[in-house]
Amino acid sequence: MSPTRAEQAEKTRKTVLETARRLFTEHGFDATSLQLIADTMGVTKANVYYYFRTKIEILEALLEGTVAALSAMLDQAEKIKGKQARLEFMVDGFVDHVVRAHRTIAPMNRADPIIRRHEGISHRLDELSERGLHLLFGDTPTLDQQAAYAMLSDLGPATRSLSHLSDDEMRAILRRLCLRVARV
Amino acid sequence: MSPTRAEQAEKTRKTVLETARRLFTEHGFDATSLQLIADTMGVTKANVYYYFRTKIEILEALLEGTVAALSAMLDQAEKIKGKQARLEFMVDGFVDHVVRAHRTIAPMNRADPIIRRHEGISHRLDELSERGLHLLFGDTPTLDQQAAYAMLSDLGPATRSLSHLSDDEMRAILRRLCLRVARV
DNA sequence: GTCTATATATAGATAGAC
DNA sequence: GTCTATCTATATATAGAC
Repeated sequence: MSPTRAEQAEKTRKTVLETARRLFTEHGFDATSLQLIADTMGVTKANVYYYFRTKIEILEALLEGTVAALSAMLDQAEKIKGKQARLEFMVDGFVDHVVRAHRTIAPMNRADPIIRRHEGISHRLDELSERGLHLLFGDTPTLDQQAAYAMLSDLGPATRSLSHLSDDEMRAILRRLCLRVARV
Repeated sequence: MSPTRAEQAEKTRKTVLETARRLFTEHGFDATSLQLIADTMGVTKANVYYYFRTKIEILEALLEGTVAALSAMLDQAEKIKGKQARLEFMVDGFVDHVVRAHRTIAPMNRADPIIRRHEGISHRLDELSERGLHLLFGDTPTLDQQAAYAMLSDLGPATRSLSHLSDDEMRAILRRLCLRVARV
């Protein structure tokens, strides 16, 4: 049974996203050409353009997924009423996100110029941040709490230093680190 | 008195570095063309090439300065024998670095692909990290200490969240945050 | 030391055949 | 749905005049 056209389309589209995700994270957005993406997955540039009209559309599609996942995590957190329980749940969420991101490699580095340059994406990430901050520290968080939250939600630096560990070891260490940061 | 050729050379060279520093941090290395650097400082591309043979040589020159400054800070720290005093000195050093970097804008983001791609620079930054880690936590730091150190030495995320504050306010908040992180 | 002009490569993106 | 061929813009970098 050869795949229908629709099936084939879905498959190729997915492959573009997976390949781009890997390459964007490895080389950065700007340094990743469509030629490289196409070559890596064994098709032509024109084929990639059949699925995404611009390069940035690929990035947007990828970030959509990331934002949705974190947003869902915050939805769950909102249902938890205990202060300490909610903190621990959110810490687990952030840790889990970064551990996954580090292996499967998701592009969501707030420091990346391409992200800062992109108004739409920047805006959505800021909203997400705001929401998480209030969920964790209430309506009027102190400056110390704001700084702590920024660290919690961007564990990239710490994660890089632990890249030789297993996922579980990484999680345990990051968790302790986060709880210390949040004790404010 | 018109400047001598040597004076003029020094001045132009400096301007290239300053301009590039600003633009690299704002747009990222890859997204900053030599044309943009030249236009911004009001000279031609060819003139910039007279001082730096490649674009990456400009980045190297900039990072040289950053590494030297942090290295000097660690030299000072080494002379301090008290554990707590040394910790506080180093925290002040990191905080000061990132506060300055945030205003005058120094390009030293370990997460930036261009930095990871560049073997020479990566190596020097790793050495610096190693040295600081041992200075702070002794010869055999635990994994928790390693993760804490990574956070201390990359305060970018927290700094971005405080960008609306004055330097002094920023310093005070980051300092408290760091001391909490280091209490391990 | 700075300029104009140019070489060369590669980027993002499109047209049209199969 | 995927390809070949091509357009257009811009990148890094160099040659040679002033």
